[in-house]
Amino acid sequence: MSESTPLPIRERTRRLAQTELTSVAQDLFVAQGYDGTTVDQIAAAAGMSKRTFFRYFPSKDDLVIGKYDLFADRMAEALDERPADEPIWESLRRVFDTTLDYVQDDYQRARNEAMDEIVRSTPQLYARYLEKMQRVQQLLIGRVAGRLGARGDDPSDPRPAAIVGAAFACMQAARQAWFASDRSDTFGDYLDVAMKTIQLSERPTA
Amino acid sequence: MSESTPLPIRERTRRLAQTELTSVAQDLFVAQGYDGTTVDQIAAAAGMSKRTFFRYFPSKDDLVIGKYDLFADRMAEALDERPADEPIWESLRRVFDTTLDYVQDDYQRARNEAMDEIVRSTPQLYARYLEKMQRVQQLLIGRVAGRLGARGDDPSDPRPAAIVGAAFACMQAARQAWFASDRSDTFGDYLDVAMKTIQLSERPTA
DNA sequence: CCTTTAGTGACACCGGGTGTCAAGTGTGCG
DNA sequence: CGCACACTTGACACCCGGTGTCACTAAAGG
Repeated sequence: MSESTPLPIRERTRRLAQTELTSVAQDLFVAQGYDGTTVDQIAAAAGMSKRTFFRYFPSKDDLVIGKYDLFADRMAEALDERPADEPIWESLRRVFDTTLDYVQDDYQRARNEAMDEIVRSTPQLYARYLEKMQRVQQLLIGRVAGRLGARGDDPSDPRPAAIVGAAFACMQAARQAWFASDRSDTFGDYLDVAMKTIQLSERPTA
Repeated sequence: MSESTPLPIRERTRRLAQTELTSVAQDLFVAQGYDGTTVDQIAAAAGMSKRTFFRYFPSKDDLVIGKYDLFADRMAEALDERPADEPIWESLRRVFDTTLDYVQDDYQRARNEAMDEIVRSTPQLYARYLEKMQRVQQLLIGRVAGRLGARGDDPSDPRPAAIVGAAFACMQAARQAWFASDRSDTFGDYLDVAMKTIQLSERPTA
């Protein structure tokens, strides 16, 4: 019983070290750019060796885009919580609201936007970001397939992937448009516009 | 006039060297995997040094995914050739037919499929593939925006990106489904199914 | 107090990628 | 013919991201 927190004790310091590294790295990235910053510099700035850095992050990339892994589970949960009889397109729109909370988080919003800018302007990171999003989609595709009826879980049915992919395309489009806008409208507004330009066909029922 | 081919002379040997490298590399990749094959091995197998390899390809990745650059221009041209009054969704569907010709190309089809498999199974390459596709989409988005009327070229209008992104999502979905299928239907059939599940809203005309 | 165990740093190493330089291979021109 | 020039190549050294190894330290636990 005395060992009610056998893992947290070590795990918590681990998290602290990770956030510390992330914080230090962000400053260096905005000052020197992503490619212009070496792992040695980040590690040194955090008072540790390169080798130790790689014990906290599997790669330099993961320090930046690792946080997107949380999205996957959060979105999957959010989708599960939608009523089963709700139109899929509407459910997906609501799932994206989960993202908005993250954007809304204000005391770190400037920092997050700076990191997003780095991801967008660094091809290598952007590529990995897209791949992560693709993985998130995979999680949702399975659930959407379940709602599509009997043929749903057939991997050779392209419809679930098409629907989820289209929804993410709308999110991506809204994201890009919102960044290019004067921010007088909310991201949610852009998301609505984007997703309203697309409709799902009446299900062939067959 | 006698110098009617001043650049081709060198450029042609360059192309030859590139295709030779690509061919050799493909064999090594299928035998040892992508990560298990070093640039030194590829270069040696083609009878050159590592340094020379990087004069023909900017990176190891580009040897594999470089060919996708051709897609961008081909698709853009294909879209330009569609009648201006054709529904955009239909135009995009026809543009994807351009891809089919490539798949149809038979005397190298097995080889191409093997490379596609490598791209799909190597996260690093898959990420770069997605990024390339994103760039292709950018080319098409501009053109689609032009067709959408006055607000079309406004970068803060998410609709063009949403439409193009959705179309590519369908292509991706069809691709994945077709690979998982028994190939009794054509890829075009899957593309039709995927794209028919999605409709564009009536333009708000505003 | 002593043993075990996790975390760490130092070091060597690998592979992708680049800069540099010197040697080779033409190609044109005097 | 021979020289000069541009271009290509190979060899070498180097940087950086990432990994395996090992010895050290410090805390947990008997």
